[in-house]
Amino acid sequence: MDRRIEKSKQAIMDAFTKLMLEKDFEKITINEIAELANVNRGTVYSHYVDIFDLLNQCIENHLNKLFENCQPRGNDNSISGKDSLCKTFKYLEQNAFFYSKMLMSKSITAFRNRLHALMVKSVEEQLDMNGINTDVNREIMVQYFASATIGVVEWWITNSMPYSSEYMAEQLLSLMERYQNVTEPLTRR
Amino acid sequence: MDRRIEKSKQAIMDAFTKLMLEKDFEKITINEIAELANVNRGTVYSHYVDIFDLLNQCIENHLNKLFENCQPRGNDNSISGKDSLCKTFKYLEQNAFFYSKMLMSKSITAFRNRLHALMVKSVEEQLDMNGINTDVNREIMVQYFASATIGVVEWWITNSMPYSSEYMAEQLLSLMERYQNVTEPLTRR
DNA sequence: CCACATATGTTGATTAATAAACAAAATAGA
DNA sequence: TCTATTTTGTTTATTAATCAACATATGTGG
Repeated sequence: MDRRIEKSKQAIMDAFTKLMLEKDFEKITINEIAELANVNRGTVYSHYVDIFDLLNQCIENHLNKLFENCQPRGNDNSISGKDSLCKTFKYLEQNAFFYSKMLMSKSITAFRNRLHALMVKSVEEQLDMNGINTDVNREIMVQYFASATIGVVEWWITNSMPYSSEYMAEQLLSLMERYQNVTEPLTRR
Repeated sequence: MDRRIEKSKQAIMDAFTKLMLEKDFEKITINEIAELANVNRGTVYSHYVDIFDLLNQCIENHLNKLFENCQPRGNDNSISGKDSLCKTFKYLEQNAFFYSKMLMSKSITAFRNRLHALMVKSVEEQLDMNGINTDVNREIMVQYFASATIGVVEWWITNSMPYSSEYMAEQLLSLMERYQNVTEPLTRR
């Protein structure tokens, strides 16, 4: 692919993310973004239809990074569910500024929605019903686990991460193991 | 000016400077530069005729920054010769890696030559002969001061800056004041 | 409410950057 | 020394980015 496209999109995304961290989304203008990205305004429009498209792609990029980051590395299963979960919380910790902004913003519902959707999908893929009391509806259980996990993460982030990432990983794993089924709720297959 | 040109040239210069710091000049290839700058090889050739041209423009940029940095700020003469000189040594300190590479390189004579030429020009502009014993040839005196100053700076840089920048500024100023004429040898008018 | 500024989205002509291919020169490496 | 590989410098067609100029929309302060 033409490297100009990658460079321009990267510059625009970086500028947008930077602005997101220092002011409210509603106050951000395309002009500002183009200026900070050192790119012609028209270039922004050639890659994104409008600022909402930009926001959505920004969310998508960050969430992709989040879920990629949670994949147990290597095919040899060398990294356990615990380590994987620990890495996830560490990643969240490092990007806490961004995620808390996203979670606390009143105008941005797209982030929460997308996060929830991805979490549901992930849990759906991971949830093993073997040995589970069969009078529990799987669909409902998926929603249950997804919301539970997001709730913990959201609380942790928006409350300035009162516990260490290791401790959080332990606690969440312990909660999940009570059902002995979902060991890597944040990972995809 | 078209911002694409500025961006490309900057990326190429940055890549080149970076490579200069980690390997010998003779080992640096245009391919490497283009790759590190994330720019097409042809783009390098559209701005620089060859790697020597690139080197010369690199030297020119750095020396311009050096001499710019030494200008007494503001029209109100708020910064004295001493402060100005002190700033100069601080700047050299911060960029010591680059300057020592340039001064120690056996293959690069262009840097020393250019530095010397700029220094001579600067001293020529600054040297006030009033009160100087008139049997001293001004031309020779310029050469004398220029070489003296460069010698001190070169020794300081190549010997890993054994004294603080403040101390060096004091010492050099003290040496210059013995002639009570050259107070800002590194500045241009 | 109105004037004025700023932001949005679109257009068209122009230019710089790109990829790909090439021959020639330089540089290992065996 | 001969061979293979890399680097150099140039060319060509293509494409993305640029600037400038629009009309329209959205605020904002007086």
